[in-house]
Amino acid sequence: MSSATSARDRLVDAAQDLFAAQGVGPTSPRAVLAASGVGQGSLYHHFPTKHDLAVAAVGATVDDALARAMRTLDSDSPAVERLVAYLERPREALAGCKIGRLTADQAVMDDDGLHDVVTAYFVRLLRALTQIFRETDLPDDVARDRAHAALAIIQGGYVLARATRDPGALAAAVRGFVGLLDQGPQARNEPDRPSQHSTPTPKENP
Amino acid sequence: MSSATSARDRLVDAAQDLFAAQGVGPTSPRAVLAASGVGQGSLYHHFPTKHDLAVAAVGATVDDALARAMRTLDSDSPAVERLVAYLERPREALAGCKIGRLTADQAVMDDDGLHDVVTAYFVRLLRALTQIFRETDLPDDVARDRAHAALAIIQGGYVLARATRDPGALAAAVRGFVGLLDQGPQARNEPDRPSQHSTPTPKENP
DNA sequence: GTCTATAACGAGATAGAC
DNA sequence: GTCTATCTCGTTATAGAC
Repeated sequence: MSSATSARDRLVDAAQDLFAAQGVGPTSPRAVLAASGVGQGSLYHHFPTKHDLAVAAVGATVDDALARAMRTLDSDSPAVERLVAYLERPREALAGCKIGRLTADQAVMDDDGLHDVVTAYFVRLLRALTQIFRETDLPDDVARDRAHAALAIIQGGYVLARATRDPGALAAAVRGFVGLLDQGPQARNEPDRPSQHSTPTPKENP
Repeated sequence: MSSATSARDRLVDAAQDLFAAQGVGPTSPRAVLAASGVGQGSLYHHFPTKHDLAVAAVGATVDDALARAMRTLDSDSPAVERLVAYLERPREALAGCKIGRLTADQAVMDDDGLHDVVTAYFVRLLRALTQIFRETDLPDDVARDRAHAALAIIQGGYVLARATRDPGALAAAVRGFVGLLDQGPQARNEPDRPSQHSTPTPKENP
């Protein structure tokens, strides 16, 4: 999906990049057009309105992100390891979550079709995380609360990183949360984990 | 500042409301004009550019929010109680954090003057939260990480609430986090705390 | 200081040729 | 299917009278 060939694919591809960089609202069809290199008419042939383009592009982004997240969350490691692996995945903190950021995008929140795509992303992640906490023998309601906390750490960490212009803020939030998990009833065995700010080589999404 | 009288104050007041509802980028000077009831020329007399208006309005919002937060964080209760009181403060989860949401607003991130105001808000909160964790005899770096985690819980909780259209998502994230704090070395004494989603009467900000 | 025009530009979308 | 040209409207901002 990165170097597509059809006009339609190039449009969706360009839209995904621009939406990730600036959000849906501030991205004009014209900008997508320019970035994709196709002509005016082609855009409106494939996507009669901006809404249609947005649903296609955000949908593709959600599918990608969800697939990657599930590879970590559904691995065959022990529950706690899967969880921590997910929390500590390298992320482009300063860019923000491509999907989480859309919750502040009024163009998205006001568009039911778009919002549903965003909702589905988080509902599926919460379900997977809740299941992981259940496997650690927590009652259902506690597992659900902790799943919310874990996902909030990631989304909030992105916000803090962007607010302070410090990519280490996301890493710090994750460390703070994982530290609390580790001190619990049955602690994980972990190699010594140096603290303090710094992020090595981030790459992707929640 | 709620029912101001001068044209300038009415403009700032209207801008704060609109920024909170839709963000800075999507809010036009014209909309502020209409909401405030003043004339075109008055706006541009007091605020030559949209940037000037935004700095004034966002600055006022940050000052308000910071003052309210500090009243909770600087009270004379024990450290952990202040922390939990802050985390559990009633919040309008579906509206999102008036300030945190701005980190997804490209108009804000691209404007250094505006961004600095947002940064200052989070830096001050992180400092206060770190101090609280220090008072619980944690090493400085751990205290700092937990402060990041605590603030991320709030900001991430807002994101989850908006994404799922469920105000209970923020409350759930807070419960999940506080539950981890409670299970720690020296647990808090607390009345029985029923779990499950539901938010009674929200009101304000982080 | 505050007002009513109005200029200059970009947004979203359409028309119609190829 | 893809293109260029064009329409309409809202945005940011300025001009200049009161």
